[in-house]
Amino acid sequence: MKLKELAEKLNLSQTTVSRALNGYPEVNEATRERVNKAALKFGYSANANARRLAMGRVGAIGLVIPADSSQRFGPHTAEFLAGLAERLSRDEIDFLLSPIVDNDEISVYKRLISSKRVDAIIVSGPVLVDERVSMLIDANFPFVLHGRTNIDRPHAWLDIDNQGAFYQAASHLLDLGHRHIAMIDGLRGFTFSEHRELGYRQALSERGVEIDPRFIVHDYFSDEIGFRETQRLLSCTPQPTAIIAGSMMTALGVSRAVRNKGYQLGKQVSLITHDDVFPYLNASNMVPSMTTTRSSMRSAATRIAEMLVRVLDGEPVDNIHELWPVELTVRQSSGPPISG
Amino acid sequence: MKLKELAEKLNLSQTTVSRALNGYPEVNEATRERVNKAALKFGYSANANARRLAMGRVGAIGLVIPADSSQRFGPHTAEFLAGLAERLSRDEIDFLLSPIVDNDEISVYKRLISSKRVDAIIVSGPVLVDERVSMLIDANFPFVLHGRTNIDRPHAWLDIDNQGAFYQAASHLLDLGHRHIAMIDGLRGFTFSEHRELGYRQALSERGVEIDPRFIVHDYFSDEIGFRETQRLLSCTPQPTAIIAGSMMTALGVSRAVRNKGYQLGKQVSLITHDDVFPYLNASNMVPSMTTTRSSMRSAATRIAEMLVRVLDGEPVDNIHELWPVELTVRQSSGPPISG
DNA sequence: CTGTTAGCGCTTTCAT
DNA sequence: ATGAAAGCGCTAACAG
Repeated sequence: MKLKELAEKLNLSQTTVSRALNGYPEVNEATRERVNKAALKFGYSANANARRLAMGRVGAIGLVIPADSSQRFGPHTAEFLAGLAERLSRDEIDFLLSPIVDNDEISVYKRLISSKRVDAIIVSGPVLVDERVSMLIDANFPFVLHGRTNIDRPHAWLDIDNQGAFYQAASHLLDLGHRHIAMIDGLRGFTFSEHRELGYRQALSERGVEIDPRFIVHDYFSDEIGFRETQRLLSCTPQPTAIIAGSMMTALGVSRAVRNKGYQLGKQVSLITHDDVFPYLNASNMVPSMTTTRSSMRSAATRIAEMLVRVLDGEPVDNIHELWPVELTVRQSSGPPISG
Repeated sequence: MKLKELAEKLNLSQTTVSRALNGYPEVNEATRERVNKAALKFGYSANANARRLAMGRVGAIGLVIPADSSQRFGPHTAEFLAGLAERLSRDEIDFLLSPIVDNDEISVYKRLISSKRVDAIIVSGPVLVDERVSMLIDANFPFVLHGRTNIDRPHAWLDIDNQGAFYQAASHLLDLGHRHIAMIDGLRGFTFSEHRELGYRQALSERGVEIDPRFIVHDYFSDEIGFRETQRLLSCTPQPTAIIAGSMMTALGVSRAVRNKGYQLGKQVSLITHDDVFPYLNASNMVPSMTTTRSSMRSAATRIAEMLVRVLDGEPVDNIHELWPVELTVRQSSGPPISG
């Protein structure tokens, strides 16, 4: 069923039917009602492509995702998508996931823009100087960045205080008396990862604690890495008495390695985890319950979606940025150091 | 930059330029090269909406996802999307995630179809008699079902042998001598969940083991449910000596509850988990390593994407269905029962 | 091999 | 308050 047919059935012009359907004010209310009823009855719904071609607006936002089986597409991404969906569905905005082809990420963004398939883009996982961001600014294409990058031109972003998170975690451990503290975080190069390391270093430096490079790990977020690296760390001399884990997945591996060695969390080894709030994996339910720095991926995504709508409504982007604090929740997995 | 302008710059007709760009054979190779170079130079890329409007084909497939903060959008979905991306990127097919609005799932599907935004749809999480499937068949719209439903009309699907999985798991436990076996699986109503219960019941019945309804749990896949339900189960009389968990998340909770009670996995309580293969959470790395029924969500998705391409190429759907076996891998978390 | 000419289905001036 | 007609940017017959 197309507009023309619907119009014929109603003995109206396409124009009027279109206007009625799209809520234009100049339509007689009686007519509008008649049209709406008919549309419903015949299951009419506008051809999105024609509509967009005519309007130049799309009703979808784009998201570029890794296509390989890398670990970059994990539970974090899932939470993120869920958060976006939650907000965007209100405005009937869909999202288009474009896999990266040929490992050429930037050109996927370019195609996405020039092919006019999306009204705006969400950029995730920025690195310190992110060329995607400068490209999008150059192209004057609407976007919101999830995270931060060192590019000093106005753009919309939302980030959590990663530096503060690890600073708090490390400081808490230092307060407890720990002097050998390790961190196992995400891949190097990503802003969040660098910021976290910064926070960690800052806390240690402030107390005059020397930084042992063997105690700083950057890798994928996974159970396995957490396990392996913890085993390695626990065979170092001196041994770390505390570990900060960058994700819940990592933390699961850390816990396992600690248990495996006959140690207890919160005793021989303290553990603080950054928790992105997974509905299916809850830090407070663990045994022992886990001390965390906590920040919800899902809420961040929902908020980002909101910011995106504002950007699309033409609000100037220099006002659109938020830095979310991260809250340290002390539970049982962290305690004063005891000699192993 | 639009086609017309590009054509003018080249002193060619739009048609020729279009043909050159789209790889039509009748174009002179020299011309084609000239066109391609110019396109690259000016950063031309066709307006997708115009293209689709003209061709009636979209180059995108649709996926309907829950928009609420339900647990339905979890790590399984993430793996699934990653698998799709892997395959679809080869054909430059994007996917459109449409959140469910107003809890009216079926109308989201209808809109997706009539608005011509996607060429095909992937349907996930079928229930025993799934109205989405019958609707799509009625509408004659291309789709592939991930899972199965009791609708006896030809359609493409891929499912894993959920019944076999739980049958194998239960049989293995029975072989080991267990007589009190519990299962904690996904929500009731979903086909996979019902099939799994069927397999479980079948195995127990075959050995003349009575089925205790308290030992059958259906709920979300989460750490917390696993923990709570295991605590409940371990306070039953008689106690189950073995548990089959429907997902890794559940199993994490089960393990925790078992440890917490001073029991060991594979001793007082055996555990078999269905593992969808998460890159960040590996059954064989656990301590004790976990006995699993194993089936990769990601590979299934990749395969489904492939089937979808075949459907779109017009292959008759009655030939397009696959039932994947599920393989039991015995590791350390399952052993003969010992008295608690 | 290249060009001319119609559409694809909708929105939007501009009239009335 | 309604309609006629002109695009939106592209592809696909049909000619040559």
